[in-house]
Amino acid sequence: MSNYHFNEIEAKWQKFWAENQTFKAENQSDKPKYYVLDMFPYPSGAGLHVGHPLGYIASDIYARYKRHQGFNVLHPQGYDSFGLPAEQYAIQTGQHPAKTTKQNIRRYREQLDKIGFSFDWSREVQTSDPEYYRWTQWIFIQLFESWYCKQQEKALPIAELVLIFEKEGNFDVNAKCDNNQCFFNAESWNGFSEEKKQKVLLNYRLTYLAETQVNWCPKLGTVLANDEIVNGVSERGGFAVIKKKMTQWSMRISVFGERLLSGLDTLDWSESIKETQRNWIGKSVGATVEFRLQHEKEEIKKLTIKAFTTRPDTIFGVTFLTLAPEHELVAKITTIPQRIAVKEYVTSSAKKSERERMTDVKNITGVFTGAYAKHPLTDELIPIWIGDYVLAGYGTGAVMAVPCGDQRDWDFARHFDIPVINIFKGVDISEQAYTSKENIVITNSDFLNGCSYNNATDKAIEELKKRNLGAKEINYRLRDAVFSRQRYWGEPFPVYYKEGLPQMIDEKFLPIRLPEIEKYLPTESGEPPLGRADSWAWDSSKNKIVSNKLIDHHRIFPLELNTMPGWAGSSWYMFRYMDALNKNVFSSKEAMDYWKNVDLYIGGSEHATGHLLYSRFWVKFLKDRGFLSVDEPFKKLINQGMILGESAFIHRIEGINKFVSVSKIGNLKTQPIHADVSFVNASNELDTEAFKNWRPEFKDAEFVTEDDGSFKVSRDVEKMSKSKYNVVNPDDICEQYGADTLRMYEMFLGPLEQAKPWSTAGITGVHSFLKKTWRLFHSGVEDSFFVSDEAAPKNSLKTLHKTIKKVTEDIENFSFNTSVSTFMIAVNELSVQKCSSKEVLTPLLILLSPYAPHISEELWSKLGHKESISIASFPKFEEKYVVEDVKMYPISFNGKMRFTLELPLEMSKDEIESVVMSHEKTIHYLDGRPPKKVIIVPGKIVNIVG
RNA sequence: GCUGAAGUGGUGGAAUUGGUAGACACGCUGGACUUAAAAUCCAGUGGACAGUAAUGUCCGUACGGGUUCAAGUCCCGUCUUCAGUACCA
Repeated sequence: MSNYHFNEIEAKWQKFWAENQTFKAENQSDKPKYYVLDMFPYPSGAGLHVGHPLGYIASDIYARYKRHQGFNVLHPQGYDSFGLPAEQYAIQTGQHPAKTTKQNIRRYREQLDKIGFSFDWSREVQTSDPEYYRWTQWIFIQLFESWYCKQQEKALPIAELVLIFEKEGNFDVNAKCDNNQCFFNAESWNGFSEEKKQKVLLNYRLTYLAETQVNWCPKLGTVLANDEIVNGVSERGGFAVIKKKMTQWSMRISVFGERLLSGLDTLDWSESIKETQRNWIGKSVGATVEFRLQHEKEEIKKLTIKAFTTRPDTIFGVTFLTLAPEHELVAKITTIPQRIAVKEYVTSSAKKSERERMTDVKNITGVFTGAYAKHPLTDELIPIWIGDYVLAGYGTGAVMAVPCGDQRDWDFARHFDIPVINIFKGVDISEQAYTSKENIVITNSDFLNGCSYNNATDKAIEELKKRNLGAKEINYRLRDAVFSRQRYWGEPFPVYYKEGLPQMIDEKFLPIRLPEIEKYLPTESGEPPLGRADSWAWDSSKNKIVSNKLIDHHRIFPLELNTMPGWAGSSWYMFRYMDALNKNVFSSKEAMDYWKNVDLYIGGSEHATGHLLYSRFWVKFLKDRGFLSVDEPFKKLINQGMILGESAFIHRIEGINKFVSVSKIGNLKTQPIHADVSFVNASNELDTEAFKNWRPEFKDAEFVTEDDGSFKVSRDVEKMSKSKYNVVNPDDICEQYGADTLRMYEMFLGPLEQAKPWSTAGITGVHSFLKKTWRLFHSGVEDSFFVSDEAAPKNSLKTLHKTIKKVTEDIENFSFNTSVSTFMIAVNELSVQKCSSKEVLTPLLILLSPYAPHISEELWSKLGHKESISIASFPKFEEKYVVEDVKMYPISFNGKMRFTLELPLEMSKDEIESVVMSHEKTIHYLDGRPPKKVIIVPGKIVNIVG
């Protein structure tokens, strides 16, 4: 007796794989390499639900497939273990995040192991492990020690920049750096104090400390990067975010804007993710225009307001300027009568949260500064306004307003009665602005009259350049990323402060470990949690961390109190896997030269502008500095769709502890309450006893049932989450049906990239397929293992090769759902054919093993193999077994007679010809005359035009 | 508002470059086995009409047009849904 005992089989083989290190990848091999990576999980306290493994199953199928094909496959896994939830939990319970993180990781590992992934766990990484984050800190130091040279389009060591400064000052340095730079020659550089030099260099470094407008989230007590804010609220928790000026570490990602943009063209990613990144980078080509100020004070007359525009062709349509309320010149230029109004406006817009600003979009607000600027080409005076439709963070924070050509300028002008000049010939702008660039003829514009958009743009820029009041400019939306977090559970910066200036700790003293603290909250004086650490100062003579009571500012200095953001550790982990145990470098050159970059990366699309952009940035930087040899981290990207939960709702009559089954609700006033989905079966019937025992308040609940006595709930699709009681644990599925069923069912659910609700309804179909497969290898009478050595009948070989072809194509296209169907068809056909031939069953088993590794491995060993099935080579499709019968359809009698011949793809040219010839007679018979012309479309359809 | 993706039975979803729409699975119906249930196996299952029946005819891929011998697939227009994004000058 030998039934399919999946639990035993799976436990047995998981143990075997672990003991034999079956999936350990070697860093040296004659085989070609292939690197399959999943986005590593954050180990949350809730554990895995059935949605998490979806991508891992897909990548595992692909990894196993590639191993069968003879590739040396790197398929590692690890944990992104720094993050907010562990810290929030620590605040509530006082438990050290390291402790809860460790527990969560153990639980994740147990759950992952049960699904039978072919991960190489010998390379596991954890971003919160000091042996890992020492290298995150090391990369930070390298960024600090680098600047970006525009000429070479490359990051270079800052020491080289210092040499240039010492020799010739900064006049000829073409660096990407902060805008408000002053120039100096070698002499003045050499005369600068050390402090001044460091301040100047901060403007060039790729990570720098600066006072900037940041997104401050008071509820989380930390600043956030732009990608961590969704719809004006924090991504985590959904709390309000306001703009605030703070001194923070920033990453000069903006200097890589162009390369991050052009690099996208080389990547095999979905168009939508590429488009999202393009929008995020937001390149726009235009010009800067400078407006001199007209003012009673001489010193202000010397100043200019710079505005960025994409429409230099409309320069003669400018009737006012608008500055962002935060613009630095606002206070200087405002005239005395306007002061109160301006001040009020500036403070009120500073108080607005991002959210309020966004909902206020339609309200036109602004105030006149009282000041005027001179038009650069006509010298006419134009009023300067401030308005919060102008963003401080984009362009120069100033807009040259052209009401006739921009809807927002038009609205603003109309609202405040500012004159409008129409510079478009034959266009009516009385109702709205004319924003198109196509087919326009410029008028009312002096030397631009009669020009098209292109012409006018070129001419206008030329003229501005001549007057030294403007130039062509490319502007990016991409901002430098704020890198400090006022949090505990993150990488400490390897930084201490000497006279207020940041100093790097020498890399040989890394890692700088997180200090112990008692409470995970900001200090009473508002410092980040690290301010609570008693020993958090750097003794520069002993090169170690000492008590901060000793700080003397001569040799014992305060350490940085902020920590790094979540994306620091995840921006480079794909390279650590290549050489995870290396103690000397973040990853050895040999390992990185061998594995290069990730061939296939699978993960959710929610990281489109965060992780996926930041890691591209770090890789480009590390490449520039010669630390690695590739330009992009992830060659191919697949975004698996989210698996949603099917929440169950039980309806309570308002005010009383009585529940109504769905069809009995009628006009009753009821309130839907989430019921745990584990109490509900596939036909939406609630286990009322289980529900009563769920919580004390339901103990005495009464139920109004259906006529048949059952109690039904309603269903709704929502995101899977603990709070919605719709979480399905993969462990339960493994227990009941086995990991192989879970794996195949998750794939069968639908296309990989599509979001879909989890429903256990169809799982029996997949499960019984596996049982059928098992039976195929067992004789009917005694039900014992049996395969024959006899040659396979032709029809079974045909079934096999059809399956090989389809499954191979499906894996290559990531259409895993259809290949499950293909397997089902194959097993049904072979059952009908009563095929027991080894010749067919062995290749079928190999074919199946990426999807259902445990059952395949068990049957494989029963066939007498000692080695794991994973080393068997993937069966190859053989054409000769799939030649189908040729079918022929008369299509229509429409003056001419046409026939369609269906021919198998695999037929050779000779065969096709013979088929066509053999069908000529039929054509002759129906048509009454021989065919005149034969059109052959190879492998597909043959049109015979008579 | 803009950008992107998509609309196919009762349900999830198949359908290479246009070529027998609805594969496969769930569900449902009927049958076999069983004292019975579960499990398992077998058959049927888009709709309408005709026929005792085998079968045949017509209609069907959001809606309206178009191209083609042939359209779920290509083109134009409309509607709907989902996702992303949001004053970007």
